[in-house]
Amino acid sequence: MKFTTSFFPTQKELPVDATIPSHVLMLRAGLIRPLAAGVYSHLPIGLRVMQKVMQIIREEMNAIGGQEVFLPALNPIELWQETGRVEDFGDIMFHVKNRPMVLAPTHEEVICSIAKNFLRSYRDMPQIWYQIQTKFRNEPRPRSGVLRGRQFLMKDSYSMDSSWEGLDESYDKHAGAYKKIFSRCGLKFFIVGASSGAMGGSGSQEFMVESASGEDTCAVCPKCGYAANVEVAVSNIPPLPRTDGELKLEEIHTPKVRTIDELVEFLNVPAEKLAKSLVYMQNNKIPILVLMVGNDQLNETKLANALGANIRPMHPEEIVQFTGAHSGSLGPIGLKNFKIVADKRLKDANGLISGANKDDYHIENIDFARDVRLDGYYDLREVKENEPCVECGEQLRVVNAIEIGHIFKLGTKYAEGLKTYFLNEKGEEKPIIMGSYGIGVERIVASHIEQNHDENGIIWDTSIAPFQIHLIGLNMKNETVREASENVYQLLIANGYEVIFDDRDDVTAGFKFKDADLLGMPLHVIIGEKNLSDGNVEIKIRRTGKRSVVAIDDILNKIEKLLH
RNA sequence: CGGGGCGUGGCUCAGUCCGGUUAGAGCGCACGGUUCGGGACCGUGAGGUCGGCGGUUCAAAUCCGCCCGCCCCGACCA
Repeated sequence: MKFTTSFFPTQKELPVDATIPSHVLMLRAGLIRPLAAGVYSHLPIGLRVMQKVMQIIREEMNAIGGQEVFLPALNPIELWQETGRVEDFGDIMFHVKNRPMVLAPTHEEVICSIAKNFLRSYRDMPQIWYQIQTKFRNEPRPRSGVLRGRQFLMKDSYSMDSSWEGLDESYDKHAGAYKKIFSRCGLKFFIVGASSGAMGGSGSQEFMVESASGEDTCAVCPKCGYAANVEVAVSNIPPLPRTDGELKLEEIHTPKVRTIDELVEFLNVPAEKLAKSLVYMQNNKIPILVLMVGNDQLNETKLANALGANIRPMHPEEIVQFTGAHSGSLGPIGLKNFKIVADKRLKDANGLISGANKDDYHIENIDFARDVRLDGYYDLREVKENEPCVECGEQLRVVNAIEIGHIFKLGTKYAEGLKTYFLNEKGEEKPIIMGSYGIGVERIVASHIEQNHDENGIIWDTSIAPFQIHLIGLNMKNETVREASENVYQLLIANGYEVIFDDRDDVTAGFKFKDADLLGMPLHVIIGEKNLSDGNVEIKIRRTGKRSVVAIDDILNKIEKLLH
């Protein structure tokens, strides 16, 4: 496609509203335009990338027997009331004002409504149906460009099986397909076990791309491949040892000492001698004391999962009301009406110091086995960088990551809610066993840019590049250059290449080079007067910056080699 | 929803504190000319209800109130 007759709105100035690389580059390279918070238009180049990604997805989904469907985004709210997910989604779901309808944030309900009428027998299964469609979610805070939008393109597939073994098989097929899809899209990714959360079901895994711009945090082992979301990750950090001697509880005066670091300094003891106290409210009514070792960080998701409840940090007024002291002087000794839980590292430890529930006082020689009435030890701490891997002992890395895919074994939750039954071999009525498997299409594009860019712009992998070749005619007012460029353009497209041709005659060479680097096609073919006078053109590899001068007659050979 | 920031030509911003010619700059755009291998230059020109509504005032981009929108941090995130 030619620049002069196309819509390729690049911009050199930094967009003020974008902060992360992929967002900045998608705007500058003219892939997207914002319309409202979390809502983007996809312009020609951006759409081409999305289409490349979708094509890869389709090929791999079809390869595991998936069948593409196209489902309504507009759903009767009644359908969602049947599964109780109107409440589950709450404000996340968009509601239509002048009809009892909602905009679908996902499509389990619609799939079931179809399946219940047509999958009546075990002989009708297994089935895999997938869609690549816009989903709507009223995110409280859209952010990071296309990474968290209110309207986004998602590949969702749904497996329907008549047995649990069948579900395992469908799930494994998807896991395999996902690895191929993300690899083909040129992404470096890893897979983590995840909790199935409100989707319910028996198992789930997330496909993650490491990125400073990611919203998730994962612990990954560089040696054995252990990887887990910090919401579930564990490390091999040892529990606290018991020390000899039976020392009595003693109150110590600690004026104005509130933080663990201040205590370490004031008492001149290691942080591992301190039991940090955090206070939460469970379901808004039960006060919870959480004890952690020294400066171990509490992971609130782990706490919520351990308690099986909603939790929130206690407000300062509540802390005083329930404990009689302020944050910084709290501890397990003498605390009444609290549910007390502790991190596993504290199990049966002794010789510890914690707050006295009296401002400016702490208590020493606390023995968890002797002095503390505990409601349980749980894994509550967040894994930190460089802690030993549970699998192999290697130092763990803790990284931010973008979730690009998530696969769930749903089981029978939706089928039961929507009365989606079939008859098994014995003629018994059973709920269909489902799985659901999502991929964020925009997230693949943004992740790819996050992983593949430099200070000049995007560096596309050939597999999803909007064009393979960026052809530059340097001085298009020079008749020789114009003619040669046009000929090369025709030659390349005649040979099946996707070419973007900068045929503008009103910008300078430097301007074109900058645009080419920004747009990031894998190969740049540069046609200028000097090389042309020797019958040559220049080919630049965007990723390496490496240039070579080749004879015009040899272009096709050279390009073929460089692209594969 | 809490905290912070911002809203002035297509883009990036100045001007707002301390009200007062005809609201500016750079980039982009149009026309003419010179350039032509790393975001060229000269000249001419078009383009703005200063986010919206209301108020104060002789006078509002500027002060006050309400509202809307966008970005960032947090909460939230099947």
